[in-house]
Amino acid sequence: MKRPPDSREAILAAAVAEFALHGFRGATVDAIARRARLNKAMIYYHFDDKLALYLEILRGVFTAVRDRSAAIVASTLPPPQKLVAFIDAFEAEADKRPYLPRLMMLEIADGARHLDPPTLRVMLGIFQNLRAILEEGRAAGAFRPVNPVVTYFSIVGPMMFFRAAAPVRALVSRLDIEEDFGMDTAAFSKHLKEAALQTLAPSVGAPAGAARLRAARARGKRRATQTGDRT
Amino acid sequence: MKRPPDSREAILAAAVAEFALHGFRGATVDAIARRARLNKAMIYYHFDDKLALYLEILRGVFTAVRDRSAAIVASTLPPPQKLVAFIDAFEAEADKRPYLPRLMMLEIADGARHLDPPTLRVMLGIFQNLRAILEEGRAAGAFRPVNPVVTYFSIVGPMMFFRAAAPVRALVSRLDIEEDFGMDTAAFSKHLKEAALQTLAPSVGAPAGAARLRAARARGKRRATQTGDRT
DNA sequence: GTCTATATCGGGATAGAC
DNA sequence: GTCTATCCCGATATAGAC
Repeated sequence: MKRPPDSREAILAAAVAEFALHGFRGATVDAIARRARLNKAMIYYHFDDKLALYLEILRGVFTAVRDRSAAIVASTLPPPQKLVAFIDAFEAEADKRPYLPRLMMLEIADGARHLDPPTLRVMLGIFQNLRAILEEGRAAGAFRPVNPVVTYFSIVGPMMFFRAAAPVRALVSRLDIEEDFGMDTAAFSKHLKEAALQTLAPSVGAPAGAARLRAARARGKRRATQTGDRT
Repeated sequence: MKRPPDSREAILAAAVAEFALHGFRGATVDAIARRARLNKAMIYYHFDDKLALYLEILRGVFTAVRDRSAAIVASTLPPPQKLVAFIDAFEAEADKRPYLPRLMMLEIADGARHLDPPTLRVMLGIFQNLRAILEEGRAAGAFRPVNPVVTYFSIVGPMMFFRAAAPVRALVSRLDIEEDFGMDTAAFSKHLKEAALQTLAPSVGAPAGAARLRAARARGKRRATQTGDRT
């Protein structure tokens, strides 16, 4: 029941590493074969071509996130917990596979050029799960009404950016020893959840963001606009 | 004083377009030459190689953002206005050059492989300008103390992600006509500023995010953990 | 400064033996 | 299923005429 990993799985594992390191274009079939300790021809024996291999990997990654978030939606947790669990689940998958943030950003920045409809649907599913949480929370009075697309990007954007930028943070640290980018993901995660909950809080009592923004604008009018605000 | 754009500028303009569309690897020197209505050899006449051309463009882009944010730091606006102006300036540059978000994400996801130290320093400068605003605000009691790295990614992440993902949003919309991703950038920008100000607000009175998170956790403990929280 | 033609090579994909 | 050898195209970069 537990046969050792056959060549197909060896290829998948090697491909994951290479794609994560270099993106779809940057990764070479030769390098994947070398890493898998096989030869190129074996890759074409198991997969139609490079793109098919890539898609199989991407679909697997995002399917994991979608399924976990679907379980959270289906659970009986109260909405704020669901939101926290959603973030936890996404982050756990990203930390389990450090290539996830890079791949996601590369694909997004590439206009999803390589993504086929099934894979796109999986990604859409992740968003829909978040939206379900937001709607349930709104119906229960736990969240104020928000645009789910905005909320999705406000959560996923920092999550992916922070992780994918790890190498850059290291580079910059080496550049200027004074800078301290020794941020751990735990602190980042904590902030992300706090910020999300705070933004979603129904505006009772305290000045909400909108009010603060209005206040800021009013104060600003009394000042000169010497900062090149030419929008 | 205003001679018509010479071949060098034509190349730069064409290169910007091609790099934005395809990234560093994906863009070809042939395509750049074609778009500039010149031939390949001219590119190598003006620039050492493809990488030098790319770097010149990237440095220009980020320099614009850094200089505008530096002017904001130096202004006499109160800190909350400075923060709003910082976001406005970054967004204005990104909207003026739609390739900025894609290029930034591609480079980040690529581990800043092509970035030389001078360019990295420019990017670091943008961060330092934001940090200066946060520190001034904290000193003035307008902001609570926060980790500047976290704040930077929480602002820049969504900003870049949302814009870079525009083609993907369009693809998904076509996939499922029910979905409405017709978000305009203005609404997104408004949300981003509100969220940032809200997160930075000194915790007086109303339940801050941290308190809400603690409350959420406490409530969660009384529930079953049936959602795969294996972190 | 601007062009055409070409050297050169890396990398995706396949043929065909075992 | 696994291998070696090879085809072949696309892309960077250069040579050299005008």
